[in-house]
Amino acid sequence: MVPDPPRKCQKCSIYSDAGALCDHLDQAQLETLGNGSRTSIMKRGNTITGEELLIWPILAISAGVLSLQHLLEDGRKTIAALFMQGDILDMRGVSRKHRGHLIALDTTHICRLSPDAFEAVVEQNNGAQKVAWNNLRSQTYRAMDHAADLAKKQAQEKLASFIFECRRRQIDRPTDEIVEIPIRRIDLADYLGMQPETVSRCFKELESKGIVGLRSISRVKILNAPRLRRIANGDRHSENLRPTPANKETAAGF
Amino acid sequence: MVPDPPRKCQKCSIYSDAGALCDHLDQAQLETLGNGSRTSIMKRGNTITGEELLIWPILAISAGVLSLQHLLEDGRKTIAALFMQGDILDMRGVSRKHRGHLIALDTTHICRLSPDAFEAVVEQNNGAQKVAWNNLRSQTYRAMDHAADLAKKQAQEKLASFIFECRRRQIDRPTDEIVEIPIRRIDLADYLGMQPETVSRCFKELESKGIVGLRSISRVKILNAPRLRRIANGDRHSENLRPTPANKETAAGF
DNA sequence: CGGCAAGTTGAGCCAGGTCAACTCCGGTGG
DNA sequence: CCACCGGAGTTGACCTGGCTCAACTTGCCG
Repeated sequence: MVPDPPRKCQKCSIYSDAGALCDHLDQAQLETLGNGSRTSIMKRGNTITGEELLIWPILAISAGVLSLQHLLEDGRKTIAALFMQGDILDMRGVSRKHRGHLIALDTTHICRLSPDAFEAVVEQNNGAQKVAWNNLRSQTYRAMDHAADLAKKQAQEKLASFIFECRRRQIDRPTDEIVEIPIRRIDLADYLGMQPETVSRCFKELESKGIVGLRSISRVKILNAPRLRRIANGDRHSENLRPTPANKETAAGF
Repeated sequence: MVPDPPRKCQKCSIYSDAGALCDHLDQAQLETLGNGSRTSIMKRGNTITGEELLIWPILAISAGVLSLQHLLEDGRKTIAALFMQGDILDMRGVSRKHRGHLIALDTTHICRLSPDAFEAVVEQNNGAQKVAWNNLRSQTYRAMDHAADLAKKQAQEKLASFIFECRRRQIDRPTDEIVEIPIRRIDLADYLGMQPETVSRCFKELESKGIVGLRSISRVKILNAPRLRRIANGDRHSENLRPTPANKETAAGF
């Protein structure tokens, strides 16, 4: 007699969404993982402490946004990465080495997994292994893309890039022209390595050029996707950045 | 009768170094992976083309430095990540989506692995699976740390951080005070999101303060590790940055 | 030894950081 | 229901770190 999956799992997006880890497990494996796991809900500003990470170094996000924050000694703050639905964090062995703090940016549902159970399940189940591997892989490429964004792009270009990143990551309509910005301006600034003031100015400028429309503080409508794309890709020669007569001519020349 | 491991593997660091992937395989698995692999040597500037990546999307670095470069439309270049000995790249499914170019920064030895053989070996051999997983994991955290470096740090702080990153990654003496900078200034600038001129000025400034000594263009001796550490951690209040009388007093106050 | 790319040095300038003042908005309590 | 509060967001004015451009030096490779 195979027991039902733990009740807490039945409503979880990681269990029910196609492509997510738990979706690939059979009843027994789900039971193993379920018994070795604890779901919890974090509110904005809540932190996962170092001691918690020692006991529960592996966790999956089923809703909300979790951030990895680095604090410089003089108070400057950066958000090194954003984790969302379906992401699996494996912090085994990194808690002590000051790799940053995990802080929720809004109400976030997480599932802490027992390392042993996780390892066992991944070893047994190739489907689950692939899901975990691909998730980690996309985290890696996302982090590298993000690093590339931060390195040489100007403020407006970083913002344009971020709008597309948000669109790509929204589960329901990843190609829609309405994009939800799931985090506050302040956090956005820390993620993009800029100041909240600059974020504000850049949004306004994109809006004034008719490239995006701000439906509310957290809803952006993309009005001119190709142009936004060009900005995100750093095409300063087209008439994208500050609309001076000079570079309008340059643009015409190409 | 078990065949010998392919001859090409016998000298490869991924085969012989403890902790590397092939080190965990038995003879038969090594044979599988070896038959489905091609070693090659890239010279500085060589690129792995999109077509190559379609056929050989998985590769391991056994020596040298490989870079993932993003090119903005107006010519700005960024190095999103550096790959070195022991790193495994899994580019399955990412070649088409313009995720950047893989370019060697010096003479680089790579081993292209058959995706099928790799997958089979990882499914069979838990040790190999763990090595691959942990390698990908450290790539992820490295990329995130790098993003954090780029976001809010000043030029000098980024450089200090990079010196420590180089020290951590050198295989032989990861805690030595002599650090090899494995890439050219130009590439370093692209990796840290700054201009070669700025890199040069920052090196000079660190040297003039007696924090590092430049033995040659690619060899740095750390003379004052704690102070370099403080700079890397963004401690602007200590007397680290530009040595004005004003912040010397501030430093004394703490 | 010559040629060329990499690296360095100097001078000027601008994108975005900083600081301060103000508005907006959601929550709370009388 | 409204007055109040505090943090988030915006706007404006000013300042500076690092980018830009140009000239020069160094060092590698044939």
